[in-house]
Amino acid sequence: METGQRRTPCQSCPLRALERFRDFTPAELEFVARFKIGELHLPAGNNFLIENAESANLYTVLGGWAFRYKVLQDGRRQILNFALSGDLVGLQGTLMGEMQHSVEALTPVRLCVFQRERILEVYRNFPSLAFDLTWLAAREERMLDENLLSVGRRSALERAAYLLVFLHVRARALCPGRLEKVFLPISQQHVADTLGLSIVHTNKTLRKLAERNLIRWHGRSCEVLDEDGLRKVAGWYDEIEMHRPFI
Amino acid sequence: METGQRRTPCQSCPLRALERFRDFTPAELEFVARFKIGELHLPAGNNFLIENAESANLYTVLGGWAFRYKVLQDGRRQILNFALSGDLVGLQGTLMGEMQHSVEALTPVRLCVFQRERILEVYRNFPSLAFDLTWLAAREERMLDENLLSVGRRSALERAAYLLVFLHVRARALCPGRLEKVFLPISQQHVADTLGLSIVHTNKTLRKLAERNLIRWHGRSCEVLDEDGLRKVAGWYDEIEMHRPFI
DNA sequence: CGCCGTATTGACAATCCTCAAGTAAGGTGG
DNA sequence: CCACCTTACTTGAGGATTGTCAATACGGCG
Repeated sequence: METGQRRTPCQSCPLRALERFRDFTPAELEFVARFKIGELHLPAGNNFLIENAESANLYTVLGGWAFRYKVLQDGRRQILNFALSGDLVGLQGTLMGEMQHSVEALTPVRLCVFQRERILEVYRNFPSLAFDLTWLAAREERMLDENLLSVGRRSALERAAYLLVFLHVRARALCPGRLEKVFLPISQQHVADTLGLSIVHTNKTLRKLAERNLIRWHGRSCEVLDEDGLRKVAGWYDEIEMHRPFI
Repeated sequence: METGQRRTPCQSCPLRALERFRDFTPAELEFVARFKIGELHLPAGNNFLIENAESANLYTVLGGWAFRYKVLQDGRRQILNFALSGDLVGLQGTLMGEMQHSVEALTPVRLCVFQRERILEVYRNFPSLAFDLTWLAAREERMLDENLLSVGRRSALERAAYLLVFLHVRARALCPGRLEKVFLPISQQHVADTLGLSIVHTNKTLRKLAERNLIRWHGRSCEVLDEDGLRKVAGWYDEIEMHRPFI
């Protein structure tokens, strides 16, 4: 685990360049730059937030992938959602004191670290950023709603297709320049734990998608060959996503 | 549908009397009283927020039960969560323009109506209330996390027991005075759609709980006879809930 | 009384899980 | 360079869970 001083000044934040993210005013930018107390570079597999622990900090993913999950006593694991660049992680713990889920780095990950104690300053001094915090929480809720619909009511095949489109859309939005293939850095075990399926049945389901030439699997990563085909299987209906905020 | 002028002044809000809710400062109270533009009394079954519609307003449940849900094209329905007194409904639509789920009154319901356009005033003028909005969003997320864990990884019996304890705890918290029985105003169809099970299998599962004298079913409502027994079946671990905010 | 919504039950089928064994790719030490 | 790990993906067989279909019971209500 490598912790360190600020590496990426907010003023030249690479995320800001992406069309997807909203612009900051100079004052907002300056505030956020002071709000950020450091940067954390972690290897894949690191659990940087742990259930039942007081969460010391709030993080924004600056690069890499992570996932939120919960486990039952006997080890059954449910992945709740994934966090990609620009996503906020640890807000629940920041607001309510104790984490009720864990977060693990899926790939090597770079995190902006914000101090928990200073969250109130955001509300007192920057209403627009406070609004963005609520917006991000509402967006997370929306993703969870959709995921719950999947796990509760979609068939295994629909579920798998839906998840892959979902992740593919989110991943593509972060690398707008290159039109080359996007690989999703997940194993079949991650898919299983996200969809609430066993690893064996997940494998057989993904196999069907591969046989239809919709995806291809390469060890710990998934290549999406035909997003539209997956959408059909998933019953995906598009939604417009506007410029999103981030902190 | 009965819509009307203000019936319950915020100053004498019945929820405020409950130990569970945090106190407002006089200034906050006055602001909220002006922020509330009316009150809506709706019969059971009324869908007062609808997926894909622009949501005109933001609501707080003042009395009664409602539930959030989504449906797939072919009619499969997933209930996402329930809303009881003090719960905020419609925030997603308020912040992001369009609802991506519907909300239906489960019992006759009384709603405080807040004007969507004025949400920014909260952020500009009352940081403490803005914080509460984020807090409520994070709380909803937390409940969804737990529900997703249930649907994804718990067995039918565990799931059912968990849901009933969850609802019983929430319902009991709202009527602290009376120690009499609390009835959950749901049908087995609601349970099925919450747990992602078929109605038949739900019935058989609930039957098992009834045979163990943990619950009793009365038409459209469920009586919890033995909460501790249910907790054991569910694998429930307690969490501390502090004084919660509400708007 | 008959109608309707809800709960209940049995029989059978589909989905999904577990167990078990195998393959393929990559890394490591000799 | 090869033997030998480890990790992850595959596949088949059999069993448990859950779904579908169909019929019945029961109570409230016009």
